[in-house]
Amino acid sequence: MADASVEMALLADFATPSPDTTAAGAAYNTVLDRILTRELTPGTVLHEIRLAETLGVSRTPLREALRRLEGEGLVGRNGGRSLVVQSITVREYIEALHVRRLLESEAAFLAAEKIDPDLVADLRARICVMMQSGEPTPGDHWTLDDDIHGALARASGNDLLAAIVQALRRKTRLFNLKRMPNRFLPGCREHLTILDALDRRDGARARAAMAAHLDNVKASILDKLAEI
Amino acid sequence: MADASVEMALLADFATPSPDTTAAGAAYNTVLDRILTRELTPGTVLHEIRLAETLGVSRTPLREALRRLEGEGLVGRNGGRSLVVQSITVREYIEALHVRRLLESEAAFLAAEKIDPDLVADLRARICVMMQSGEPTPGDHWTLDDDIHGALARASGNDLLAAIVQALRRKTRLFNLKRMPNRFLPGCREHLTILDALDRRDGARARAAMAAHLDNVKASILDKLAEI
DNA sequence: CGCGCTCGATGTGTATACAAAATGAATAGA
DNA sequence: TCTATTCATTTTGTATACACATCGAGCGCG
Repeated sequence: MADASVEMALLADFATPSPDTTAAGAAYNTVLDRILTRELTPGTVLHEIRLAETLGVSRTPLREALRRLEGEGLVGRNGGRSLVVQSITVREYIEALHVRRLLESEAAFLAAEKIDPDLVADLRARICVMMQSGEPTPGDHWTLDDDIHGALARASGNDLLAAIVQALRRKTRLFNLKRMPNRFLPGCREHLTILDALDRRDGARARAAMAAHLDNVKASILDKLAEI
Repeated sequence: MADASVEMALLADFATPSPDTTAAGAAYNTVLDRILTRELTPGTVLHEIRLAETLGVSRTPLREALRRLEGEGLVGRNGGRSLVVQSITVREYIEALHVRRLLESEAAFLAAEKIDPDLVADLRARICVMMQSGEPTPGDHWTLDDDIHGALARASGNDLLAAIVQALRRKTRLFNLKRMPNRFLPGCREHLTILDALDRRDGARARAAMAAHLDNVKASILDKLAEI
């Protein structure tokens, strides 16, 4: 089964990336960023010496940064010795979607009576702009998606829930993007449906819409895999 | 809000504590154990030099162990400089219970059609033994509780869900035990109710029983706080 | 020609030494 | 007497040096 230590990291804060005033903090931020932007792809082995030279720090602070990332589950050990950027399997991805469905449905329900209408309007506007601009870059798409789900989770009022959702999204970001079916337009429509329910302060509908959204994501992933 | 990095750790594995063949691994295991057994209580400042001497290792491997624990959210920074054993507030505890209710209810539902009947019988027997032995030590109580909830979560078939539940339980273990109302006998009865439902392969009933159990825990905590 | 052994190179783990920053106390001034 | 400033001590952050393990290549032996 999955290790509890990495899950544990889900309980910490990473909204504030880290104070990059120290070499270790800077190394942490840089490596984290390179993992999330897929500059360092899953499976990549992380050579301490080379990485340290690249980042312009010595091995000591780099090692501390790597240990922290290890604690957070973004990097792991391959054969006990070498560190690699953690990869995520289809199974793990599906499991994450299952958990997210449980948590984010509840978040949508709770958010309905708390979320700031202006925030909803903002998000809706951004979705519309992106829909009219045609196919966005994966990075832009991801950012908007992240903002929508993040804002919703935070509006639940349960910080822990929001943090876990954020961590799950971060983790699943490692999933090979090429395997992702194109869900841009359907995703936008589903997001708008959720936002509509929130505007009406209709928690039950928001919950159902969120559940349906994540079910659709899961179904399209499974379809894509069935093709192959 | 809670940091995403610590939540991230929820996504890793800590079933295997760590290879203690290395000094850093041994230090990690020892410090983790001392935190969980409350030998190191929340709020305790962790002095690198003293701790290193105590553990018989140099500062370098100890620092790596501490960074990992930091990534996992069990230790945190106080004013930016000194490391402290992370404490957990009432609010965070309630939030964790809320999340656990969502996840463990589903786990109970899923476990109903998968869990090994022998395992259920085992757990039931252990509960009965403990009930007849009178008030157990907090340690024994916790171990049994952990085994029950852990077995259930694992039987869900969703490793990620199980790992998050384990991490949440680990984290909430830092909650001041003195504040915990005595829920030993009621807890046993509620656990037995859940196990009964599992034996009947009645997922819906198992889910409801788990939800009720966690609701009761939450209610008694709030009652206890209201007294004060 | 194939198998195994040894030796070298590469890389990780650990310790120590040094630098920088912060905390606290003590003293001088108001 | 209270406060502010300075200096010493303590503690953390970083770098370097060394020890050890591991992997691979080349060579010798069967």
